[in-house]
Formats: sequence, C-alpha cells, structure tokens
Amino acid sequence: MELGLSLGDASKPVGFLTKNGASEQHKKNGLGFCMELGLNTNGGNQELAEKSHENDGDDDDDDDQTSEDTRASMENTPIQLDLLPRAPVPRQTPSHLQPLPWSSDNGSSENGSISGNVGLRAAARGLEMNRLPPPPPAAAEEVSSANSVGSPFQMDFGIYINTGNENPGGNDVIETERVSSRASDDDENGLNTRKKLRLSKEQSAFLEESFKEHSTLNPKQKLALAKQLNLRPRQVEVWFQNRRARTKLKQTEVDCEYLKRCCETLTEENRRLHKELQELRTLKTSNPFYTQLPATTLTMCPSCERVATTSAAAPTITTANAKTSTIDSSTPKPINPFPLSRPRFYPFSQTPPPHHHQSATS
DNA sequence: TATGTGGCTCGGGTTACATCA
DNA sequence: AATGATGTAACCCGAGCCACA
Repeated sequence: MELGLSLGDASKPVGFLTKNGASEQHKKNGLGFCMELGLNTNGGNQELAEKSHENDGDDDDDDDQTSEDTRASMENTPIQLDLLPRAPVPRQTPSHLQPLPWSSDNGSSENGSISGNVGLRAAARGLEMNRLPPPPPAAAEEVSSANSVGSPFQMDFGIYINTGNENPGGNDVIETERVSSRASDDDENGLNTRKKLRLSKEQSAFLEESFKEHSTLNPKQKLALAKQLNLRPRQVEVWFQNRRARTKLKQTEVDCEYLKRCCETLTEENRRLHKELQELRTLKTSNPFYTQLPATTLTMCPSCERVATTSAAAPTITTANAKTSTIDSSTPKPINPFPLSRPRFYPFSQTPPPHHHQSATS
C-alpha cells in the first residue's frame, strides 16, 4: 500500500502517488513534499541538455567521482602532478597562486600515472575528498579564520600551493577543510580515514538560500555554487542530497504527528457516534413510534454492514456519488479530522471513498 | 525499432567524524 | 579528561532515466 504524505499548499495536487509520477514531479517541482520547497522550473530540460556537455563530477561513486572531478578539472586546466611531498605554504592571495589541484590528488587514474601523494591515496579504496595532506597548524588556523573574510558569500579558505604558475582557467576550489590532528596523523600514516569538513555558517546559509530556491541542482547551478562558496561540486551535491534527506525526515516526523492527531480525532468521533447510535437504538426500542417523529432512520450499508443514520425526509445516502443530501443544521457536525489548517494531506488517496455515510439526525 | 551499455542523478541507508553537554 | 548524544558530511548501493551505438 502506498501512502502519500504531503504537507503544504492544499491547493496543489499530490502528484507523487505513482512511481513515474513521483519521478516527474520530483524533476519538475523539486520534492514531492511541497512544504517550503519552491518550484524548480529550470531544472528539467535544461539539466538534461547540459548533462552531455558538462562534466562536473556528480557521481556518488567515489572512484567515478574522482575521475569525473579530475576530468572536469583537467578540461579546464592542465594538471601537473606534484610528485614531491607538499611543503606547507602560507596561504596567499589566489591571484598569485595556483590553487592546489585537489583533483590531481585523487584523480590520477585518468591518465594512469599514480605516484607520490597521489599514489598513496589513490591506492586506498574510497578516494575520499578530504584527504589532502593537512596544512601545518598555522595554515589550518588560516583556513578556518578565512571564512569570515570579505563578502559573506565569497569565502576564500582554500589551501593553495604556490606553483609559480598562473591558472587563469583553473578551478578556484581546491581544498576546503578544517583539519583535525587525528586526521592529520592518519593521513601521514597513509591510513584510509574520512576527514570531515564542517561548512561555515556563511556557506550553510548560502546553501540554504539556494535550497529554498530549488531543492535540486542542475550541473550549472552546482558548479556556480561550488565556485561561489569555494567548495567542490561534489560537496555541494552531497550537501543538497543530505538536505533533501533532512527535509524529508522532518516532514515525515510532522506527518506522523499529524496522523497521530488525526487518529485521536477519529477515535473520538467514532466513540461519539457509537454513543449516539446506542442512544438512538435505545430510544427506538423504548418508543416504537419514535421513527416517525424525528424522521430519522437507521440504514445498514450493504457493503460494510455499518449502521448509518439518515434523514427520512431526504434521500438515503449510501454511495459516494450521492452529493445531494439535506443535513439538519442543528445536527452536531462530525469532527473533521483534517481541518483546513492542517497541512495538505489526504491519507486515503484523492479519490473519494467507495461509500460514505451521512450522519444526519434531526 | 528493439536492445544493451554507460553515464548521471537520486533516494535510502549507513558510517565516521566534530561538537556539545 | 572522558564519555555519550547529537548533528551532519561523506559514502555505498540500487534504481531510474537518458543518450548512444
């Protein structure tokens, strides 16, 4: 059974109930869950059109990823593999330095030459991104503190290596990491450990803003974001993936709470109706002429064998298609488990139930 | 036209690390 | 200082889609 959960704009139809529909909806509108997610109007075709032209290293697979990133980097700039142990170099302005080609660190499989630092890491499975040799503590300090420099969204905290060459077309981004001593040790030992980067507040804020605009990225957007934030495209991609997952998780929690309240409401309504039914039965038993007086009859639904109270003056409503019914305004209205203020959600599909009982008493 | 293949992206799940109480 | 909880960056895997041969 597929349960469609959706909160948000109630005026928008739920479009993810079918598998293909889910995919389409996702591509066109971002997430199926529509809460606070804007439309991704430029995602679909443009993305497809760009797919074949851009190689930005989006693959989740590490090996592929590194290859892709390497390729992307190599297309932009010739890469000279650094075969010597990297000497820590104080960070300088990018205009004078060639950014350390992170792709050369792990993407050497592209041209088949693996050596030095590259070889050590490339040999290890995973080829994770934050595995460059860490800068010395002083450099690390600079890396961290550089986040707050300049324009709030033009952060520059990459680690650069002075090659003496200008790199006009090269990637600006290369290494963005805050180093931990533990990871440093592991790296020095050539161990395969994952170093974890914490994005700065500015980076996170900017990514959040972007996410509000579109929860998915096309390659161009990804590259632009990466360049703007001095992150690798892969990092931007991962951030968006994780962000979507977090959104969905939160949405699921909200939906669960909502369903719980709905269940409680329905339970209460059920209890009330049972009580009411009991009273009507009692009344009917004690007073044989009762049925003629309030013009109320009890009818049994043939399909679900439930008792429904219907007004005798009005046609008995037994099918979902019967939309004309007269309900006494004095009748206590049934509890609506899904009031309008609730997030958009129709738990039992958009089609009306096969039959429903009009609880109308007089 | 149908089919196989490779590339790409995604969601779901997991792991590993950083941070905090 | 040690430790458990929590958040999250990064990873792995399978599925779906598309382009191309």
